[in-house]
Amino acid sequence: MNDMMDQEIKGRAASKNLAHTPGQCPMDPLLRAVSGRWTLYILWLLRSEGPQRFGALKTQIPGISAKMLTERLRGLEAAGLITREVVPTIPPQVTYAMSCRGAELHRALDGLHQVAEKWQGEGWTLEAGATE
Amino acid sequence: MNDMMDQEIKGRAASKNLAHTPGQCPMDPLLRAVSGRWTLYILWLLRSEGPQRFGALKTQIPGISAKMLTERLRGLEAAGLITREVVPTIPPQVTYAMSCRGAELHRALDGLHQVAEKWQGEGWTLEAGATE
DNA sequence: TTCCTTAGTTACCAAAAGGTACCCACTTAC
DNA sequence: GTAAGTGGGTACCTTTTGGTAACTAAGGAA
Repeated sequence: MNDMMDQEIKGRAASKNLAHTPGQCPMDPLLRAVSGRWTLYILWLLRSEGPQRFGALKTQIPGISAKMLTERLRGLEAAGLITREVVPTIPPQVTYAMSCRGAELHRALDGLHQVAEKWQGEGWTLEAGATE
Repeated sequence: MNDMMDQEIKGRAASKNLAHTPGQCPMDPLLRAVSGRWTLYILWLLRSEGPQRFGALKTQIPGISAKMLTERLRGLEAAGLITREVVPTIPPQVTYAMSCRGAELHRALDGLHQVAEKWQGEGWTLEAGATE
């Protein structure tokens, strides 16, 4: 039965049923790429502010360390969601931007942002401990 | 100057500029609530499959342990994104569902899912190490 | 009588995440 | 002569995360 369903689902993928034979849900790799601690935040900055240099990102993400930022950026680059452009001047100059693939997340990011603004307006916050 | 901007921004929040005096970006609390390891996955299951019992969730999320699942569910509940309904029969029966607030994420989740399906169709995957 | 069920909780332990400090390169400014 | 500035890399050390195993409760089945 599962074999038959797999065939069927390929085309319509999860319109009502799961499209994931465990580990095959299309959401899995995407969420895996995006669920890191600051990852979505970085993507959102690049989406809303345009290409940014390393230092600018670090400034705009309050609590992050250089090590973390580097790590996340490397991860996003490896996932193909952002690009890294180096101008090898003497103080180096490295700019990050959404890649073409990353740009396909714009709608989803905007959707999140819209909700975020609404909830902020409603005074919604996490009392410490949620998901922490 | 920052004080004045704070006043201005409250109403229009990040239409083009950042609305985040560091730590005040509306995206921050939302992303914080949602960026845990399995969190978005759980939300997506509840969105696409409807209310689910603990055991059903555990089955559908391949590598997760009971401890992790409990922890994430508690976090989402604390954040007000899901509800927890207990029927205190002798083998207990606990059902989780999106809360009203959580339901506001539907559009964003659907957006992510749409992208996820597209990328799956294109054969996109993370070669190990990305964001890990 | 003993086991199985569900949805956890707790204690214990290993592994990973993440912070801090220190290093580099080269040019300019003091 | 030396400090600053950019975008990191590396080592060291602590904190957090997450897995595993054992325990719980009330009743029904074997």
